[in-house]
Amino acid sequence: MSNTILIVEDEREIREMLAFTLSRNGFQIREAATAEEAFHRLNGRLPALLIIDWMLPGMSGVELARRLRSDERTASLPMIMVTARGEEMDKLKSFDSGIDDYITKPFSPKELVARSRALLRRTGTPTDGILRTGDMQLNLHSHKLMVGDKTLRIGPTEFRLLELFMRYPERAFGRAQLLDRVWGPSVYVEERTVDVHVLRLRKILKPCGLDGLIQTVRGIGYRFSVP
Amino acid sequence: MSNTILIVEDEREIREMLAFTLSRNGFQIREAATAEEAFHRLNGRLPALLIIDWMLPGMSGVELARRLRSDERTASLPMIMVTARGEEMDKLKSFDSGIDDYITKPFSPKELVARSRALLRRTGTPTDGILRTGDMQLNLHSHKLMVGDKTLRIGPTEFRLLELFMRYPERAFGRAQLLDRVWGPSVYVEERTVDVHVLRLRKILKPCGLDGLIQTVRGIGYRFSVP
DNA sequence: CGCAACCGTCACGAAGCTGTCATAATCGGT
DNA sequence: ACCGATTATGACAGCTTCGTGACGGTTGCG
Repeated sequence: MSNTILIVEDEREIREMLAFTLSRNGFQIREAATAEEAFHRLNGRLPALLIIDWMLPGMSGVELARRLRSDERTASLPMIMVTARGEEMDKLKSFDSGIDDYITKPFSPKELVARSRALLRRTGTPTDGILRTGDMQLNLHSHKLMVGDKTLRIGPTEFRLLELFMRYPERAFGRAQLLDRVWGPSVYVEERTVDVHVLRLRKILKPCGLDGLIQTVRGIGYRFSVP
Repeated sequence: MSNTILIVEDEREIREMLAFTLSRNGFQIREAATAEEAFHRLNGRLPALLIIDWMLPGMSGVELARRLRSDERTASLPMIMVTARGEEMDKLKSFDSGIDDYITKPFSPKELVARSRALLRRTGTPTDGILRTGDMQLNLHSHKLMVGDKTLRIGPTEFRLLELFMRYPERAFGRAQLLDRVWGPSVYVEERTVDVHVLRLRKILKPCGLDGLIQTVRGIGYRFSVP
């Protein structure tokens, strides 16, 4: 999830070029050749960004994008559409004024990386892989939680939970949403399990006086809020 | 729901285009191919807006709109009618079916989004998920009530009550209406219960001098009114 | 194997919320 | 000013939701 990019592209050569360029620039890469495969890849942890080819065999890139948008879980994923020529881009633009970004083949690696970074920055994902709040830092790359210069022990689940919270501060999440986005869909556990992990996360932050960042929203769930 | 749009359109292509465009612009989408399906989709949580095609197989869009208007629960739902040509639009206008806005095919995505946003703003649904009155903010996303920079404690029921009030300022609600829209249909509680929750809401707002926003309409119920 | 870390579930008590009632206060009309 | 109707308010018991410690199970590693 941290700086993972999912590339949806049927032509192997282009896909590998994209993967190569982006992984050289510090991104984790996942790949899919078709829209169906993309759905499959999105079942577990969500990537930070999608790069989708406009022309795909079977379900088109546009249709894929639309379906992802209409599912609450993937609705806010940033997407970059890759088109073959300028004319297609015009078509796309007229199709929808709100697409996140476009890039036309052929494009330079530099442009690709720049657009990816820009889009991630625009949508609130840190490009350096570190989520910050006050003097707390959650390093997505090294999987470390630091407050000031102290490193705090944190388990995998609490890490992902905190990651989601810090990614969307001030937003109230229901328990079902948290289960879906932290545990992944198609994982059945009791909703109250969320409570226990929130408790554990609070315990981790307590010694630094940083519990209270995670607030209970009665009847709803929890919220990460900076005071 | 805060920014859900229900699209009622029989032609799959057009429906998907509408869905794609709107979802790209941050709206949640629900779809129906017929008027009957639309009724079914409206059983649970109500969307913030309906987009209805004028030509539908079976019950026409106009008839659908008329029926929704005559049901108290759906009477105040904003609706946009999609028509094929200008002449039909004239016919529609003279029809006076209570439609809030019209859009004629072919239309640009930009126009669609603009009209949707405008209508939602006009009918009191915030597009950014924040209801504002003076320096009071009700953030639907974070489930927070703020006055100035102070966060006020507010329970679930009072939250929903205030949400309804702020959505329709200057409108007097009867106790039965409030019960229906805040507590939900098919929930039986004493009408006097409304009084108690209005009292509790006023108590929350009192420290900020903002009680008095909720006024008693003797013999009717209550009204949210900005002075 | 033994150990440590982590996970999910449960039970119990605390805290918060809800609906109802009794009573006081207020209003509108006479 | 009086009266009946309507609303405000405080109290309260019951219910729901949440916090928390404990426990058994699993995994991975030495």
